[in-house]
Amino acid sequence: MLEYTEQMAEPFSSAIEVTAATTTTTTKKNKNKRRFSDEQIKSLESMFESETRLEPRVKLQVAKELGLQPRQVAIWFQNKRARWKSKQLERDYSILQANHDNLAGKYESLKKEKQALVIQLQKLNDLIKKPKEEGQGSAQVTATSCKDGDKGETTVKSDSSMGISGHSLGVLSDEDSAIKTDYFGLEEEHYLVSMMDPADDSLTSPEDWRSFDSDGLFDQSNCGYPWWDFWS
DNA sequence: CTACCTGGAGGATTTACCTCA
DNA sequence: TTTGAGGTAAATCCTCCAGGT
Repeated sequence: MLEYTEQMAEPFSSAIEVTAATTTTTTKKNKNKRRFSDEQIKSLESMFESETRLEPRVKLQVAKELGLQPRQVAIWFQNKRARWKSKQLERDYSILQANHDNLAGKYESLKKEKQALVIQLQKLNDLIKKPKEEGQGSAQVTATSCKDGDKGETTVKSDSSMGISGHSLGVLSDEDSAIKTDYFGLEEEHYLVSMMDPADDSLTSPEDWRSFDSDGLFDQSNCGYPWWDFWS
């Protein structure tokens, strides 16, 4: 920012002279262009802070008070609005850039965290599977009925000997309980395994997740999927 | 020092568009 | 509906000045 010096002010005793020089001819239109005084700028700045546009009546009054032409005041406000706007854009850009960098950092750390959890999950799955394979042998027959998204009670059919016993009443027989335990044991395993699969590819590229509102990112209310399924 | 060059700041102009009487 | 005046934003011009070489 340039400072208005006495040296600059010296050749022109008043802004009115400047104006007169700038408006009389076209060839010399900018010959005597000089900056406004500190006082004039200060006054214009404070007016701009309270109101970015001037009513014609106020403009005339301000021009009179500052010894400027109303046209000069109007032009000063025009330039001020334009240049303020462009600086504001720069500020907004900086803020967005900082937010983006921050979000990208969070994304990367969550990605790593998820990766570590997946590995841990795989190890746990292996631990769960081993004892089953060793101890149960052919007991996995019922596992074939466990399809994606199926719920236990609707897929476990009772055989003819059971009739409409416990199922329709919502009461579990001992056999049912056994089946259910087995079933849910398997379902849990299935569930755990399913967590390994990417449920949604919509957020796998920065282009996609960048469009997301970061505030909603950690909202766990979208039930049904574990939150880490969004981060593959 | 002095001269020259260059980039930024800021006052002013031009142009296109909008609103309103 | 048309028209002219007045206002604005955006782009640009033009001058001045500080700082580097």
